[in-house]
This record gives sequence, C-alpha cells and structure tokens, in this order.
Amino acid sequence: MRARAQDTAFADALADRWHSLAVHLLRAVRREDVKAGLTGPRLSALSVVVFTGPLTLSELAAAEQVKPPTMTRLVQALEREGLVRRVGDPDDRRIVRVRATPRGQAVLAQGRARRVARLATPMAHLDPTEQDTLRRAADIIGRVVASLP
Amino acid sequence: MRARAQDTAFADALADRWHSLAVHLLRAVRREDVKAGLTGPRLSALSVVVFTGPLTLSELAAAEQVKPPTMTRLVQALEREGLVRRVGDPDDRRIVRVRATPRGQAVLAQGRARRVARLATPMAHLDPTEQDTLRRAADIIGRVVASLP
DNA sequence: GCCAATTAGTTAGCACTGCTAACAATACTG
DNA sequence: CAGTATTGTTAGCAGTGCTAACTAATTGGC
Repeated sequence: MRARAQDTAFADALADRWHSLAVHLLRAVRREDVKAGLTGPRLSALSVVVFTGPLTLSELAAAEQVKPPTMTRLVQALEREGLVRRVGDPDDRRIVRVRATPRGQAVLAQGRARRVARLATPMAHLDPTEQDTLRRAADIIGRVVASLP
Repeated sequence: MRARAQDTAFADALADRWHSLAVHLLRAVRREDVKAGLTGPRLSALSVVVFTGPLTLSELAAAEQVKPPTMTRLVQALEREGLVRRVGDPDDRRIVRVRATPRGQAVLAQGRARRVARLATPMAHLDPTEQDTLRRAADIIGRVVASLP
C-alpha cells in the first residue's frame, strides 16, 4: 500500500497533466471551428440541437452549462443565420423550442467533420492497443469530470 | 485487417469523445480559477511567467498562443494587481521583460493548488489500474495534440 | 374565479478575451 | 544616413458569459 502523500502527489501530477492537455487540445481544435463560419459555442449548441432534437431554451442552456441569457443570444445568432428555428409550444406559451433547419444540419455535419477530422486523423494512425487505452481512459476521465460539483 | 471505413469511424468517435471531454473538463476547472480572483487567461499567463522566468512580451504571447495586443492587455491587468512587473531591457529599449512579483508567485501557487485539487481529488480515488491507464493515455493524447499543425 | 408565487425567456449592461489595423519607438542594414 | 524590420502599444470590433431587472404565462391556495 502506497503512502497517502505519494498517492496525492501522483494524482496532482495527473491532474496537472490532464488540465494542460485539455487546454492544448481545445486550442488546436478551435482553429478548425473558425472555418465552419461558426464560433465554438454556436457550433456546440447547434450540435446539441441537431443530435438531441428539439429542446427548450432552458434545456439547451443546461446542456451547454450556460445561463439562459447566454443561450438566448446564441440561439438568436443561429436563427439569424438560418441554422435553427424557434417554435412556440401551443400548450405552454412561455416555452420556446429550438430545432435545427436542414441547413443547420448540413452546416453542422461539415463543421463537425472538419473538427473531428483534425483529431481523428492522428488517432486513426495509433495502433489498436493505444486506441483501446484511449477508449478506456475516456470512460475514466468522463467519470472524473462528471463527479465534479 | 480492419476495413478502412471502420477504422475511420472508430477514430471519429474517439475524437468526438475526447473533444467533448476536454470541453467539460475545462469548464469544471475554470470555476475554480475564479476563486483565485483571476480569470483563466491571466492565471495561465502568470503561470508561464512564474515557471519559465522573465520573458519578453512576445515570447509570452507565443507561449500562450495569443497575439501581442492580447498579451499586452493581460500583462497590464496582472501588473495593476501587483502580480507581475515590466522591466525594460537596457540593451534593446523596445523590449519589455515580464517577471513575477513575490505576490504573483504566491497567488499562483494558491490558485494552481485549488485548480489541480479539483481534478486531483477524484483522481486520487481511482484504483491504481485506472490511474495507470490515465497516465498512458496522457502520453498518447499528448502525442496526438503535439502532431496537430 | 382571482391574486400571489413561480417559471420561461428576454433585455440591458457589464467585464473579459481575442482579433486586425494602424501607430510609435527603437534597432538594424546597405 | 535612409529605409526597413522589429517590439510593443492603442483603438476599435465581435463574441462570450454573467447578474439584475423585466415581461408574459402558468400554477396554487383560498
């Protein structure tokens, strides 16, 4: 059994490393987003709308971990560009449902392809063992991140 | 040998997953940065100044992958808060060297500890096999990210 | 049924980051 | 020395994110 101090130091080093990796990964990927003609947050929100289907504005804000006023503005921008449509709910007229237009779906598919390709290309060249390590690590990191308050 | 299409699809899924993880990891960590009284970019710049020692403004901008005007503003903010000092170079008077003050070093140490702790705590509770997976995955992701243009 | 409390979304205004373009000051070079 | 290159700054823009304050609609208690 390792001493507690050593465990902590090891975990600190891991945490530091992963933080740094996240920063660099995102910086690299974000450059690609620009080419889609959409900023990161807009592309990300559009992605949720496309894949999760019509959502209320609040649901979308929660999914993107953003406050409602911020999402209002993102949706306005997406709507101005014709990528998304706001549909009122007949039963509860306070509610705004957001759904992707066909053009929104197309733009997302392209932007996503570009963005993912940037990471996917080097990942496709890893050997199968390494790919498997990444798959398992993703689950672990996913749990760690999900556990954060 | 697997078909090319399958390899690509697997790598795409991995890439997508890691992109999403990076976004969520950083969002969680950034909340901690706020408690340091510093925003993410300022803390990050301060970190480079503290660990890499005195740097010119351009070097700092390059290290943070940001354009000079952005770094000028970050350094101004850090200087206003007494965390950093700008020192002119006697040999080349165009140059501004940025160095951390003792207070800057102290603030960084605290903020960094808080930020890292947020990730390190759940990571310390992983079993050793999982920690090892993360360590190996970090190297792989590091190589992938480093390979990006 | 009606008024109060709650809920969904919006508007306004702020701080911050990041960019480009244009500029000043200094250093280098033919 | 004149012209060019480099370093850093200022100005002004677009975008994100927040809180506070507001409107409109729904729900609950009486």
